[in-house]
Amino acid sequence: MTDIERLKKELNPEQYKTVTTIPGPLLIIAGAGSGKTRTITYRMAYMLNKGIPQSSILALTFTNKAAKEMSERVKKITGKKLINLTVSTFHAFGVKILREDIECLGFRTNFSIYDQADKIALIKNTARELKIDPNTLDLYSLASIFSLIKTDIAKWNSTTEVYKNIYEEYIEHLRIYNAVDFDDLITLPVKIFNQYPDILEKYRERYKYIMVDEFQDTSRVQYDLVKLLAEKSRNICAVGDDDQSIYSWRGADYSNILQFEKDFPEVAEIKLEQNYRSTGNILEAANQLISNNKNRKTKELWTGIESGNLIEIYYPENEQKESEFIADMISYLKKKDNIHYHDFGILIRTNSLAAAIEDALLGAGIPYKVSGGTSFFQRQEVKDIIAYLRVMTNPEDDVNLLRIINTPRRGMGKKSIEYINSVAENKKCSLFSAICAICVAGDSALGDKTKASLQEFLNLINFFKARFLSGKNMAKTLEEFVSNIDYWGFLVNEYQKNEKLAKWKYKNVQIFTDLLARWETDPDNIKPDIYQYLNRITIITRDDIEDNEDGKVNLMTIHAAKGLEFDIVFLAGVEDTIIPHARAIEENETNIEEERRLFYVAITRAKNKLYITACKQRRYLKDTIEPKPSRFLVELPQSLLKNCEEKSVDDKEKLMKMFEGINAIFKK
DNA sequence: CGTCTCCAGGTTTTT
DNA sequence: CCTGGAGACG
Repeated sequence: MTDIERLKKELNPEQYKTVTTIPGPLLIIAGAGSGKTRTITYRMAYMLNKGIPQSSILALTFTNKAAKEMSERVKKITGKKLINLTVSTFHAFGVKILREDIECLGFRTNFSIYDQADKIALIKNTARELKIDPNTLDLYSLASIFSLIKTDIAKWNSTTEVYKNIYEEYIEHLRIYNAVDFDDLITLPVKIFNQYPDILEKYRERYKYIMVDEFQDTSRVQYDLVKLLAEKSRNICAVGDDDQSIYSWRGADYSNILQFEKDFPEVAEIKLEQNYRSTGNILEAANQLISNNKNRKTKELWTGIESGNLIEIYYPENEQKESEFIADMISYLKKKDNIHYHDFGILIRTNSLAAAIEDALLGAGIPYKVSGGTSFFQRQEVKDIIAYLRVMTNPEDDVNLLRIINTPRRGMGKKSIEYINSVAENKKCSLFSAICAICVAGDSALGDKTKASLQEFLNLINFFKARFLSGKNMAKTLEEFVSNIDYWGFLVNEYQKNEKLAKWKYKNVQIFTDLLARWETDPDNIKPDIYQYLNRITIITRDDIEDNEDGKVNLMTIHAAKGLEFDIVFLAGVEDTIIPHARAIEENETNIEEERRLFYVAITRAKNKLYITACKQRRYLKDTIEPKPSRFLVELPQSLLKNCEEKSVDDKEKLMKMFEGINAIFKK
């Protein structure tokens, strides 16, 4: 059978067309469960088989997980080694460009990347320097204003204007610290491309075929980046679904789809509307729900799969009962239908809902994994260690230096730090240089003890710096380093009343070391160095490091579940104020459509069975609230729902369990 | 001057 | 519930 024949057999006509439409711009509107990933991986394989070199292909995805999955699938289909194929997230791609070409903007290639926490810390320090009391500022919203400004989504207005000087100072600090924030990972490459046509040309020559997945979630700047690259070759394939746009709060703008049609008028458009994932009932409910959104490209998903089960809705007393219900139901279904743990997905709107559910799963002895939440690399203990590495690789990095200057405690209090700061300001140099200067000059403003302590700190950094930069045995070096600073002793001391916590934190540090070891010995890793590693880990989330551990129930936010599917899905906390989220609506009434899309994404993750729970009572911070069931429940076709009283379920379940017990006895 | 202890306040989603 | 800041001790 020829390749073409095989493709025709394995794909539906639209998918086939998608795979084989190679030169020129292509827009694919791919509904939930329409075999999107499969189709685009086939498309890449098809390109490779046609003789397009790996190095000419750039595939941009939304998460590292998706990137990994995509390249693995392509590898499997083609059976080729994929050394030169670029499949990455926008941010990782941005890092790649900056590592190569950031110098033209006045940064050095050993730049640090600041995540949200670093960014907030920097804004705070900046405000302090400007003699503005950080306590009077909402740093969190300031951070988001800065993002909007930087990515050109918003302009300064009468309310935000007052922060302009902090913003400008913030930008200046980044430059001085040789650091970039997440937004820079996209905006700086665009800046380079606009200012240096020869560099742009280089990338255009390199990446002649571009694919963008989750196109509805690209931001304006991300689109600009892609457009700049693709304008000449015009071989660009964008795949998206406006109904699944759930990241507008992060600058995603699904009107990019319209813009794309304008910028590439010769575009071919294909709609993938057959759903291969969900039962008829689930799909119908999803279709019905999303039809309430006014702002969408019309599209009707259909499925050949039978109607299947009704969607079951439960109203537990409180979040504890809810969690127990989920745990019990999982145990029950696992036994009854022999469903694997990894075929269950528990989806939640906010991370805070995870705690109660984790408790119940733990109590029931159900193995689970949580994705999302604070990334492993954002945990303080891990960040501490990373901060040391950052300072060693980039001494200008004041934010990270401040993080470690007194961690573990070495007698550097507020006063000493203030003094170092003043020296740095006078000399117009980094804190690190200021410390060097103080030590060399034998500065008398500080006590001998403090000075000795600073000197020791410098020695420590310099000693290990050389070893890390050599790029050899980094994990081993790190292990030594951690024991050298006696981080364990530090933790024990910090958490005297909670030894368990200290142990857990230390464990994370060890895991971090192990990860480094694994990374540096990975044969696929051509040239491992500490810079690369540091860049990598700031733009990675926790799921990316956990291998696909099978045999575990998946607990995650709806956002994190995008692109995934589960046999059985539990949707917990389906209450007004949670989904739709009170804050989202508060912010802007029109956000309701995005909340609805979020709910839509959640529903369409389910293949066979969907359980929805809405608590009658819920603890929120200190008090107990009585939420109403989500308004979205009313939008679902009532004929597809089965409203279940929690009590009767409990009883039913107990009965079932009893039956099983009896059966088991008989079988013996 | 640094560290420890206690108390108030705060969380939507994430690269 | 956990973090971070302000005030008391050593």
